[in-house]
Amino acid sequence: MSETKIYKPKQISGFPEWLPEYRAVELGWMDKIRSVFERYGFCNIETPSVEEVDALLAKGGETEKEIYTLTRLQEDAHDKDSRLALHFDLTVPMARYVAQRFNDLVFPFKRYQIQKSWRGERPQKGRFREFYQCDIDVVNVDGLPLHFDAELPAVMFEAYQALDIPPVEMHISNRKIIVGYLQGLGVKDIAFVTRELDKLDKIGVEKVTKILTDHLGDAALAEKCLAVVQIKNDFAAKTRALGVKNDLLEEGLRELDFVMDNLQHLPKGSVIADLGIIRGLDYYTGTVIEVRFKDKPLSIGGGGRYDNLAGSFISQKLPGIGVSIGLTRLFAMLLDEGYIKPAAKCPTQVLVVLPSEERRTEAAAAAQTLRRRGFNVELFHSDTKIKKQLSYAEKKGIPYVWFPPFEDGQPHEVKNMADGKQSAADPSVWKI
RNA sequence: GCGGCUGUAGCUCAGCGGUAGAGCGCCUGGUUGUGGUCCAGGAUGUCGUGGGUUCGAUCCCCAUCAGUCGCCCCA
Repeated sequence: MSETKIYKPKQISGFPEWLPEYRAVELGWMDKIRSVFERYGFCNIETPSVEEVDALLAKGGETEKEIYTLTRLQEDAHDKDSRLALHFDLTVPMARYVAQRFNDLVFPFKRYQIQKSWRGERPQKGRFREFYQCDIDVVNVDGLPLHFDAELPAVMFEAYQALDIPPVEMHISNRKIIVGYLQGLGVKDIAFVTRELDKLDKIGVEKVTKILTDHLGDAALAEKCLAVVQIKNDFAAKTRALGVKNDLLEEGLRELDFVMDNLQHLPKGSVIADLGIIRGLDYYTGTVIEVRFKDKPLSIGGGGRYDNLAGSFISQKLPGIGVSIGLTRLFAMLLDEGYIKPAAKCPTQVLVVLPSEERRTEAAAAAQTLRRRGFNVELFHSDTKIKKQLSYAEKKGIPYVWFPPFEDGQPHEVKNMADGKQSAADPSVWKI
């Protein structure tokens, strides 16, 4: 045997992977989320991991530096421009998909996508470079009823409720409110101001006040900016009381009011009008949503309305609204806190013991009989001590161990690992 | 991209200028066809990598890589 160089495996930061007993939980979550999405009539699509760089950048913005591009290890001359890149969210691929298949789709187009996205960030707690997102979006031609702005958060909320997680709360606002308000105040650099205001929950009132005062050179104006984003319930009256007159602002208030009205059926306290919700993505133009655990500022999901996301791909006006569950962040956070109880290490329900080499045929036949009857069954293939075979079942958490006859004329027996009881059983009729 | 901290067995970590240890896990045994507990025994490390100081470095210095927390940025 030649001496092989061992490559010591390293954990790659930001690219999470789980043990089987936790992956099983994650898979279960996806199934539940998916079934809620389908209950509201969303169809599924899957788009490639990669898009053309130009497509990803079509909306512009600062996302460029986070995009992973694709190159071959052995790059030849004409690959140099590396035109393919991993998508960093599912919204842009969907926009491209809709524009491209415009004639084949039925509108309003309601789709869900559960796929990974990639972002070349510095990984930190709750931030990954590869992660699952569960997106639902509705896209329509020309106009999209405001009712969807209430339905999508409701669907998303139901999906969270289907999971065994601590209660979440949805914070909802409308971009038109903050933008209209700032316009009404005569603030020029709205993008900068909204970005700073968005940090309120993370860095606190004082820091934001200081940043804005420095930037605007007007403490009173900074105060006014901060006043609106701290408004939560009874938002319309409180906002109007600030005395800013602006049409866009009024429209935003009316829309948010409508959305909140249509979410009344959700549990009290789970939906909060919160004018501090702004969201970083600049394509949002109306309703914006963010989901959090109570008392934790980190977002575990969000979304919003966009007037014309596909505009860079097609000369049709395609407004839409979409929300996304940050599955990996959500899962990793709860895993880290020890909240997630591991599932079984394998799906096996019955381990069929191999008594001896001579009995292999019978053991295999018993396993096959049980499988045909719908059980998840594995056969122990090595002719080793029963002690070892049982220990294997124990370690893997397999609930039943099947003993084919050790001698001619003996019955089959099955052992319940939980209580240790063992009794004769027939593989063609036995039930758990 | 910038700054702080960290890098020793599969995992969590201790240790010391004279080439390493614990707990957990793993393997074997406690006889003949039966797990989880207990008992006894055992294996395992280029002490992240490269260079330097030194008679000698895992321990000191430098560099580098990786991890981690924070900044920037952001779903």
